[in-house]
Amino acid sequence: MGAARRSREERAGERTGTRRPRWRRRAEERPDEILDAALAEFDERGFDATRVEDVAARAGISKAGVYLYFDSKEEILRGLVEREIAPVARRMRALAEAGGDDPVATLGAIVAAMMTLIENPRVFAVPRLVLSVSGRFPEIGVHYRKNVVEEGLAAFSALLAAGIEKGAFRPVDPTTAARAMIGPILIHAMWTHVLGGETGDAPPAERARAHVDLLMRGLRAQAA
Amino acid sequence: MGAARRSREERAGERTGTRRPRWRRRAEERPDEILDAALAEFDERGFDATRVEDVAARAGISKAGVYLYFDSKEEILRGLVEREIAPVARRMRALAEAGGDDPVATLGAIVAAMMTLIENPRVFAVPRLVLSVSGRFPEIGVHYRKNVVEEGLAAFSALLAAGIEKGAFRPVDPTTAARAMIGPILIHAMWTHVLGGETGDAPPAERARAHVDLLMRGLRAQAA
Amino acid sequence: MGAARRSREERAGERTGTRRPRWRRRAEERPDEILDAALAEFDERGFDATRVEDVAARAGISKAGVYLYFDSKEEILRGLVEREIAPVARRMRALAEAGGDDPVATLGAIVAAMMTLIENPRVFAVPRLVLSVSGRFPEIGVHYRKNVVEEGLAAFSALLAAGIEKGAFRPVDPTTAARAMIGPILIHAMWTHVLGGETGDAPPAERARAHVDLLMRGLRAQAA
Amino acid sequence: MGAARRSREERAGERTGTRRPRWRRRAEERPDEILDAALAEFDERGFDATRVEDVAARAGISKAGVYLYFDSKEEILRGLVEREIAPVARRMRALAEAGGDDPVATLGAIVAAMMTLIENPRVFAVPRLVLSVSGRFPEIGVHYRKNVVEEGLAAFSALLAAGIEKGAFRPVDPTTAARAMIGPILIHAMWTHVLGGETGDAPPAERARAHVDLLMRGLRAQAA
DNA sequence: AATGAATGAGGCTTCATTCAT
DNA sequence: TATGAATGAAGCCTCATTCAT
Repeated sequence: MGAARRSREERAGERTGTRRPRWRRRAEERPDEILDAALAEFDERGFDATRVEDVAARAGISKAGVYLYFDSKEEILRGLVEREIAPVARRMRALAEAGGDDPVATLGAIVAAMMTLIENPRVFAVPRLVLSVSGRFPEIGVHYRKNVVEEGLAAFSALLAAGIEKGAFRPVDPTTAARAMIGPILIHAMWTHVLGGETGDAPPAERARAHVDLLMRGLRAQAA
Repeated sequence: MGAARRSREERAGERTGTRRPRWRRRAEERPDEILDAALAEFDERGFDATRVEDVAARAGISKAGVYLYFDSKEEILRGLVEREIAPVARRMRALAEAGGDDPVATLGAIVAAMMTLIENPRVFAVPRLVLSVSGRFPEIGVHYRKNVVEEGLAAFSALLAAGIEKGAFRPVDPTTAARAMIGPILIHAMWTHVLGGETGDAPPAERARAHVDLLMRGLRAQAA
Repeated sequence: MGAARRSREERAGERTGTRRPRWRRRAEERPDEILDAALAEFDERGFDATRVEDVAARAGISKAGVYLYFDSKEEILRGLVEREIAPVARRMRALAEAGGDDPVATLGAIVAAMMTLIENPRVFAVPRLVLSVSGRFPEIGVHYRKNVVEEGLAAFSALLAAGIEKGAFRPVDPTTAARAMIGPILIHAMWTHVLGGETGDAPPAERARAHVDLLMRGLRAQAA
Repeated sequence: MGAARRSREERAGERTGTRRPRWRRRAEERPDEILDAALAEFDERGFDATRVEDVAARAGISKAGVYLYFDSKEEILRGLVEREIAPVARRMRALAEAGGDDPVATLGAIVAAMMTLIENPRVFAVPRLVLSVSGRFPEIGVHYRKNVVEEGLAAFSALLAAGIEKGAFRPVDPTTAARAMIGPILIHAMWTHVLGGETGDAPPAERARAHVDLLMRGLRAQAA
């Protein structure tokens, strides 16, 4: 029905040109606004300790307003995870095909990108949230694993396999290698975002270089 | 509560020869039993979603009984983290001195031990719990970081530094290397315990070997 | 959507020449449609448990639309009772004058008619509703009593009094007799409509005959 | 578990004699106190319009206290109906065996008793409540029908059948006759309690006499 | 030491009603 | 006239915590 409504409005939009009443526009944006607010609040306080009212306030609407778009607090959580996971999953799947000519460079670039990306608290908030609620909502954990973690591992594995085939890497177990690449990145993110570690650390780019450097030595067909 | 406990201890002093009813014996074990119950419940449902009553029931006492030993639900959490962290921290500090003659073998042994240990859900429950509550109780996160994570990293670093000095390892950044060693272990633990990943994986010993093997190639002074 | 429909209606207006948009026609019917919907919903769930939205949906309009015709949910109830009571009250008053030549036959016919009529759930819905809300809106109960019950009793009493005067009935207390006539009818209606009694019973006509037969024996001046 | 608890307390009671702590006594009475309060409130305002808080206040405990004994507002309703119906059902079943030597007198006595009894608002409150909630909780209606109405009709029928066999009554249809006896009683009760009819009526005893008198004339084998 | 009973505070959710369009 | 959006005001229920015994 949401779909039906939207399409009706879209047709109306085409007819009259551009003008659409303000509140109708809001209605379309509301769910996203609510999810934005929810992500921020859940990240700050955790799912349980966050009151629907907190989310509503942050989204700039009334408590009851939230229930115009979501059936329950739990649905907000599910909707949020869903929304946040989708693009990441897509990116992960894209990664698998990204294997350019130079596997070493590609892997390095990816690791560096991830390290920088995950530095962003907003980005790390989702895995953090998923981790914290997966005990009570196991499907959420599974959903994340299937769509993000497994896809990510698969992408790395593919990249590694390609590199191995090209003779750029030694014939290592791709899964082991993938975990070796990603693990330290996550560790550092948790260190920073979760455990309050002061970043007396080197900047991400540099850390990435050191990390990749170390790994590559173990991976490359020809030890330097 | 403090008072109550003290009087128990005083009377315990009279132990020799005097009556000591059975339930008084229990009282000494109670706090630990409660913490055991709390760990299990917190791990299953998370701190917020666990009711004091759940903990009490699992500990085999009444809801009110819990308050004879802990002032609040939050105190249970703190007590639990405290209790669980202490021995781990001690072990971590011991690790730092463990550097035997063969750094390569030592490191490998440690990694294998960790990988096996963390397979145990009871062991992983604590970091999982800390992670999930650190948002609301930052000191807990900090406490864990300082006593476990930093100590652990320090131990690894020391081991690595020793190895480098002995010429067993290339002169890599110890912190980077330490993260490279530990990260994948945690990743796999989360995969298993948190995200419901089926362990179609190799057994920990084997995984540890592959992991260490890969890493060592990057670390050793002389590529095999 | 309002826009879309209006244009359709305007076109309809063009059809007949004079501009009386179709929706104005509808507007005249709306209150009745709403009351119809309300009666059905109130009967199913009761007044309190029925949401204005339920009524609106059943009437085929929006929630807000209801408020164009009624000031509040309570007004719907009052309007409904008013509307439903009026014709019944009229009929009851007409009854009082109906006393034909044969009081026995008249009374019998009336009882049979009531028994059949009240079989209709739609008909029984009103007294059922009145009963259920009279606790909170006593005036509604009083209104019903004065306009339906008392009028009905009066009509019966008049009929009986006429019969007595004509020597057709023994000189019984008219009120007692009236209650004796009506009571069993209502009992059976409740049995059927309210308490979910399966109608393994005889059909209304037959039941009416047995009922009247029994009563008449007690009423007639000359026992058969 | 309630049973277990009670028996433990009973045993304790036997041991020490009579003294039982006040609050423990209360705990046993609480459910009944709550149901009493609920009956009064439900009768005044109706089930939906009554807040759990109203019931709690009337029972002299806190809102939360109610939930120590009942799982939900709905459970209070069910518990109430259950409790109120049981003794009535028992009495109804007893009635069936009550047929003494003089069926005429017995029936008359019973009708008179019912008429007086139902005068009591507390007594009428239950059928009134059942009627008002049966739309939303059909099982409650059915429960009442099976245990009270059907049993009552059966009892009357048995009495009538016995009277017929003894030659005291004409061979009428027992169900019809039973309805003829009970219907007017209920009608009057509703008139009084529900519709706010002023009791300008004769006192119940007198009304009963008139009612029975009328009916008996229709029932007796020998018309006077 | 131990617990059954009790409650205040608070969170989630619903709904009659209003408003802008 | 008509409605989608929005909300204030409850109401139900839960739970950490206290108390009397």
